[in-house]
Amino acid sequence: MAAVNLKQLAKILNLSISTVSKALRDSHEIGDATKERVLAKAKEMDYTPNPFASGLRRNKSKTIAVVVPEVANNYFSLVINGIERIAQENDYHVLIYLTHEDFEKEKGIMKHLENKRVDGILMSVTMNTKNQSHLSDFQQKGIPIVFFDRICHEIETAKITTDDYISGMNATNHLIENNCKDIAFLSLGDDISIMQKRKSGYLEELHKNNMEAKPERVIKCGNDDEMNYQLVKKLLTGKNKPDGIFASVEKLAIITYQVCRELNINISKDLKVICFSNLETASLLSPSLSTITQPAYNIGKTAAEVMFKYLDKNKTYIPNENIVLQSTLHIRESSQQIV
Amino acid sequence: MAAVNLKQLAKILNLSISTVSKALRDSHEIGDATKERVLAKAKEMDYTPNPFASGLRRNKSKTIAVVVPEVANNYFSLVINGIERIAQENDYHVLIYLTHEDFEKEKGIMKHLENKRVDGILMSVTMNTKNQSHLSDFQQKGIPIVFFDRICHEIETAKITTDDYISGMNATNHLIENNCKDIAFLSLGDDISIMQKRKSGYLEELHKNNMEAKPERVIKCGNDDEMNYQLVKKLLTGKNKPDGIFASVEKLAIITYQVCRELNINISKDLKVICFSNLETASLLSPSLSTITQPAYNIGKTAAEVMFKYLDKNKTYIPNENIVLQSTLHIRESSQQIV
DNA sequence: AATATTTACGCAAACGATGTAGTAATTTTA
DNA sequence: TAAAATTACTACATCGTTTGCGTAAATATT
Repeated sequence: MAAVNLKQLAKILNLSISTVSKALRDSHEIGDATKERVLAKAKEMDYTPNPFASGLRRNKSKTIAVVVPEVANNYFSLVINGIERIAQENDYHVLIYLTHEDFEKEKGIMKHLENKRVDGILMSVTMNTKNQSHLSDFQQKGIPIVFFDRICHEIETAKITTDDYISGMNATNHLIENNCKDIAFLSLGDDISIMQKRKSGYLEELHKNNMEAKPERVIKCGNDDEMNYQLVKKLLTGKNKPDGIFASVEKLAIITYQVCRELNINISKDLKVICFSNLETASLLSPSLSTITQPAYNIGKTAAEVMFKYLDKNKTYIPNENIVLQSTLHIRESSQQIV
Repeated sequence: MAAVNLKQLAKILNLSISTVSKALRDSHEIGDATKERVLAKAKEMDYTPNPFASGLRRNKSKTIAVVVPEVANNYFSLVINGIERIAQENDYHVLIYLTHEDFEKEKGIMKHLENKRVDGILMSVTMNTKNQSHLSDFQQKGIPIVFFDRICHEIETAKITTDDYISGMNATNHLIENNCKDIAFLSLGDDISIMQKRKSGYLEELHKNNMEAKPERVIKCGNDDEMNYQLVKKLLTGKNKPDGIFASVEKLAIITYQVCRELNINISKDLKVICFSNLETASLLSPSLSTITQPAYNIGKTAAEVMFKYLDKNKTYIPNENIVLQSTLHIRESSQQIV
């Protein structure tokens, strides 16, 4: 009934606890015959070591934490997929924590992770993360953090990102090539790393094409979708509206579609739209949505691989390293000039 | 640097370890003045109890596991959202395990969970789960399982489902009312509970309307999307094709859309489509997709609440209980008769 | 005032696994 | 053949908390 432990196993085998323990860990101190006997009995009794006992003793949890803003989101769920895959391969367990873009919640979650519950943390900070004081102690406490996508520059560690600046330029350039004269950028917050890069790419490309970068064309959206809807609606109401929208995240493009439906704006003809997105159904939308697609699964996979590279060596300190993966541009109808 | 522990805290406070421990747990054995002193110092030193030590001692992990087929899926990610919310409220941690619809992987994961790493398990079995031998021991080992959606009838515990039978009838009836004479049902596997119920609803409704239930109209799809694509393509090729499709899961509807695009079949006019789905963009597809939408977030929330109801009382045995939540039918263009 | 009770704390034994140090018995080496 | 080395095991301390029990002092009861 209750799980069998080393003591019981040892008694049955008429061996000491340490012998059994060592036999199971294939120590050279134990004879082959004994090892076999122990292994067989352990299997028969369905013995599995108590993770708390070994965790306590060895100061290893065999667990990593993933801290992300959301999971009901194509991007993050693909990342988690990649992480979980690598974790399973390394016999690690994955704890999930959702911040819901709430800085305070993020701080609370990190507080929970301070005590070696996990061997490492993979995270993407919230859009509202203003400072890194809640993150800076982890490395020296022996808990490495690897950031992906929404990184924290100030912390010295590995960071997995995509070529957001280039992608921002490419997306903007694509809209310009399709005759957009007045492109709005829908941002998410303002403080986070990726937004700054995507926006910089957008601004740079405008500049390169001698187009004016009007501050009011950069819309700071937030976590409240109703408010975002109103912001986009306001943007697209009246006669002084943009003819192109570059949405920095998927949900803002979806909102744009919804607003256009309400306002009867013809996407593709009256308004070109492109966005960062991992939406599976992008090509089935009406019109199909042009996207910059991040290699989400690989981002997760890479972040986990980097983490395990250090955990395997028992190195808790990860030096600064910037790994940049490439996003791909998928041109579809929403951004195309009708011919 | 290293996290402070009880021993160090006790030494600084000039108290015994047990006094400090009891003070922190607000034991009545400790005087108020001492309590305050301990609490203050603990806060100052940023003390947090070692989860492995207390886990070992108290045989409580403060962790639940969520075992699901996928996470890159709107349904499951919403469920996880609901679960995580309740877990955070109860100061619990959430481990995620993905089976990728692989029965062997599911067995392996369950093997990992046998040793009280978690206090409870919330799960939806794979489409290929043939038997429950890997699940049946958990309850008596003191690890309760709560099933949601893809339940395991044979295990006595709480099960959260939706009204799949009724929904299957409603969806079918809706297609019939919209003039479908020949409706195909796209199933996922054949063994799992929800598929049987959805299919039963479909068959019952056909029967009620004196329509023939042709066995070849029930398509058994699987985990391989390329193969699913071919199955649907075959179904929709040639002249003897159905005029309605009832897809039992979201991804099969998406595949149907893709096939129709390739074969130039006009959904809504030539073929009516409806499916179970939590797709956020259902209304933005072309044509907009009619769905039966499960209350995914609430399913997760409910499953977690039931689990904690028992965990709180230290009851590891959960009696049989069927909680049925209602799905909602969202009629959109894909299933509508054009007027 | 003698006894009973309560208060406030400390001691020490768990929890289960690990790993160092120790020890007989056997084998190798000089 | 005596010393050294190896083999195959066991004993025991340890990881950090929790908790039952013990106990001295303070307080309450008769």
